[in-house]
Amino acid sequence: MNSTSSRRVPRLAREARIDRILHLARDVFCERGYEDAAVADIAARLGIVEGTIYKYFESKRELLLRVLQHWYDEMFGDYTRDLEGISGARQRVRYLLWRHLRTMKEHPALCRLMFSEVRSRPDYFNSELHSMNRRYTKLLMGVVQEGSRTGEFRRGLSLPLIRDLLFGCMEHHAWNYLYGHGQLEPEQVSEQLSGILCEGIDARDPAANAISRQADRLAVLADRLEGAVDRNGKKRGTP
Amino acid sequence: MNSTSSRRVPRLAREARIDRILHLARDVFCERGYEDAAVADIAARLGIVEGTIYKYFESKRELLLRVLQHWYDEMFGDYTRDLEGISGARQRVRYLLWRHLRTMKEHPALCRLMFSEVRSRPDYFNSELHSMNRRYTKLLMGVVQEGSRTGEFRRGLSLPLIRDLLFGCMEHHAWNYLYGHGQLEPEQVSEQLSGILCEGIDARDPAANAISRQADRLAVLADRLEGAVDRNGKKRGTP
Amino acid sequence: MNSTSSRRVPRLAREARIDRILHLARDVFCERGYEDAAVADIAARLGIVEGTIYKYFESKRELLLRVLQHWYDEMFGDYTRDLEGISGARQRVRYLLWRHLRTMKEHPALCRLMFSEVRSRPDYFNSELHSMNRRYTKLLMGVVQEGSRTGEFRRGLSLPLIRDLLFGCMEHHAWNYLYGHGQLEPEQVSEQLSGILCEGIDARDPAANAISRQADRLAVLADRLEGAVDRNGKKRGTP
Amino acid sequence: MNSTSSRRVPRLAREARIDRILHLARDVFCERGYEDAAVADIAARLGIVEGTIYKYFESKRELLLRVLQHWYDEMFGDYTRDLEGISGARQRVRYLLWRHLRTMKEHPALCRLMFSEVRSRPDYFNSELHSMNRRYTKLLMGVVQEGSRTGEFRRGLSLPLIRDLLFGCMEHHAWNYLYGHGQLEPEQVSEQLSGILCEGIDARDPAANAISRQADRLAVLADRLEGAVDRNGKKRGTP
DNA sequence: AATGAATGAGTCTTCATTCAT
DNA sequence: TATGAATGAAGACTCATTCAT
Repeated sequence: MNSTSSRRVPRLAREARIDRILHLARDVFCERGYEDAAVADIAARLGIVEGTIYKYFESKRELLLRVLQHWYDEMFGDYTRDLEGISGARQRVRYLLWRHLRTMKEHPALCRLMFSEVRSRPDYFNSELHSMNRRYTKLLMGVVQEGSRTGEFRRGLSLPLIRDLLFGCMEHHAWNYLYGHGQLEPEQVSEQLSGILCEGIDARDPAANAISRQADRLAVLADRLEGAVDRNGKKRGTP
Repeated sequence: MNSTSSRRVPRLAREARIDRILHLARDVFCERGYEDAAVADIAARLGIVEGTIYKYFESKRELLLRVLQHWYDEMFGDYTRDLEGISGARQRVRYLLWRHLRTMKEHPALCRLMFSEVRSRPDYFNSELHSMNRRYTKLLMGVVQEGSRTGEFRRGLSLPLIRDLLFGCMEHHAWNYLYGHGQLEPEQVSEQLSGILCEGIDARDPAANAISRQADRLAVLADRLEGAVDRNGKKRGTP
Repeated sequence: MNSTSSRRVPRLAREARIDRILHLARDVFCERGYEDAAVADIAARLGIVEGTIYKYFESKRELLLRVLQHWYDEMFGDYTRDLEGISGARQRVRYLLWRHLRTMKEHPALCRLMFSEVRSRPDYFNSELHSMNRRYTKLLMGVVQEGSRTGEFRRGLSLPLIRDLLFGCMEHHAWNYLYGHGQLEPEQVSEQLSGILCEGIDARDPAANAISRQADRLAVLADRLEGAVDRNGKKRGTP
Repeated sequence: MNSTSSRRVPRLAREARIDRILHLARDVFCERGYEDAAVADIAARLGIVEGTIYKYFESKRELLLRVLQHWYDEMFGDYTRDLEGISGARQRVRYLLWRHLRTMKEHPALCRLMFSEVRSRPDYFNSELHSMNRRYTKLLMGVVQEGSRTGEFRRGLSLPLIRDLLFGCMEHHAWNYLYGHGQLEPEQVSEQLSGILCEGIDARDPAANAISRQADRLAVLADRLEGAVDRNGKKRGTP
């Protein structure tokens, strides 16, 4: 009993301490950036000594990576569940874009760390964070693929290219917000972007002239209906 | 004549010196990256002293920026002329994408400098390099706009979004080549990307688009009709 | 006992280290002057690395200031006690002058640091050293003030001016010793200076001086009385 | 003729150029201090090249010294003549003190250069500037000596000590004005200082005390008289 | 498990001064 | 006489990381 509890307690203490370090390290990294954040700063904020941090993390860089992993973990949660409530591949794509943009808007400092400090260093590839990122982007690719399978999107699409297109576009778009003084409007951008994307990859056969004629009939019909509805409303409302 | 030219020598010498510094600095930066390239390394390769470099460049960072400007200058040349030989907005877009991708393929180290060291630092905005980059991306936006004007592309497109989409996509796509061990195939990617883009923004298929738009109108009308019916029912039911 | 002391060791070690740095830094500064003393020199003499010094002192300049503070602390000790053994304000003044001159004679290098490197830099004002210096000069001003109170010195003296006079004179006098090749004789100078201070250089004997001053007052009073009489006469004459 | 003029013109040009350099160098030194003033700054302001300055001055330091010599030359002019118009050794002393204080008040930057950069460096002794300074302080010593000879001041005074006392006092007094934010009042200080110098601070003199008491009685009397006269005048004037 | 003292490598930048033209 | 290109030495400071206690 004694040995068991004495083994467990430190365990918990260890994880609690790691959590605490991750938490405050995140604050410091966000406030000052990676380079300008000294390990001593983080230790000071924790009320401990630099050496102690190295008991839990191999290096400053590992700490940064773990901080960002922690953040990814937090975010992932609801994605899958949320998607279940949305029908239609296009709507799902739009939702995922919107979520991504919103995240960048809410966590600019963490995104800056990700973009400037992590992603462009050679150790990023083969890192756990890279895997997480791949899982994350696969969510969206999965939706596109599913859309492709159900016939809502074309077949034979290059999923990686679409991933690059969407995430690249969002990142480029957010750049001015993250590093300059620009604004970021998740709703508008996700709408426009998914619009451009889908109108391009939409599977509806473009060559159907017969449909075109039907479209014309529908247009006429729509016009008449519109007129009818309008007149109807006015006459009843006037007297 | 002799005396005239001998007066000019220092002027030429100065610019020649600057050119030479830019040239070798570029090599060193590309080989070792910005941080790991010591100013002393560059000077040593030139066979001069560090101090001399500071006669021509304010700081190591200014040197980096100037190296990249120099590179931009080199690249710009033929774009406009080449475009004149290509007809059709879509072909022109595809060409510009291909050029951009090819440049990244040919100059990965310079691109890494641009992406990792320059673009995410606060001094980039309001730098000459930033202006050059804007001029560069405007080339492509101009082509799209022109296509929009001639009816080849839709009207009312968000040019900035399309810019972000194209350059963001290409950059994301090149990432694995620049920082990992991936390949980069300018021909394929430019083809696919312009395909996705155009099928999305391409105005040639009035039929499907028209149906789509009319369907949207009908949906709205249906909503209104439904509402009217409901209200009608309620009113009649009330008395 | 052992464990207790072993816990205290770091604390003692820290202060011992600081003391040791201050000690050797003082030597190096004195030998080579502030500018010519490299932090690396000091570290080398301590058998440690430059970085270690920066664990204890913010900057080279702070180190200099602390060295001089340390010196001030050493000096202050006996002043007050010694003064108690001396009766008479004039004798006390003479003693303090002598002490000051003797200190300059014994520590010319530290005085040079004080005069050349510290006192004329903007960060001196509002430094701890400045406060210490003020406390130090106040000792002498206190003696003069006390003499003024007991009637040994005049009333209404400008204490700051006397401070400037005494310390300024001693410093100027020591200049040639500190920066040239002159001699410095604390006994003679303190005697002469306190003499001039107390009695002035006027040829009239001191008693006559006092009378002279009173005569001046009387003259002023006479003027005022004269004026009063005149005004009195005019007013009466007007109507 | 030709040879003569060709010799003279450059001569004049040379001196004019030297004057111009001295003039602008003075400005730059005053604005930025010696260390922070780069030779390039001075050259730039002159519209010439650094190298040219070295055609006229051995070193930056010589330039500084020459600037200050130039200033001394300007100041010396009127002293002797002005003194002739003042009678009495004490008044002359007071005048010289006042002039010195006024000069410090008017040229704080040049004084700072003198005090901080020049006087405490080993090359100052044996410099021309040092000689000029000695000539300058001898003016005052001469006045004291003359006063001593005519019986206005005591005999057997230590002239160097009095020099140190007066200049040291003035310098110390001006310190807060030169390096801090204090004020400097030449009139008051010269008056007080010459007073203390001549009469000392000693109060011992029983006879004077008796007179002092009488003076106090007279003062009270004068006050009462003045008050009476004033009231008298007002009352008569009112109706 | 925590301390905290020590390490030690690494680099940009400045500027008075020289000298060939 | 002036240019202006080149020199070259010199040094404070930071901080991630280690290790004995």
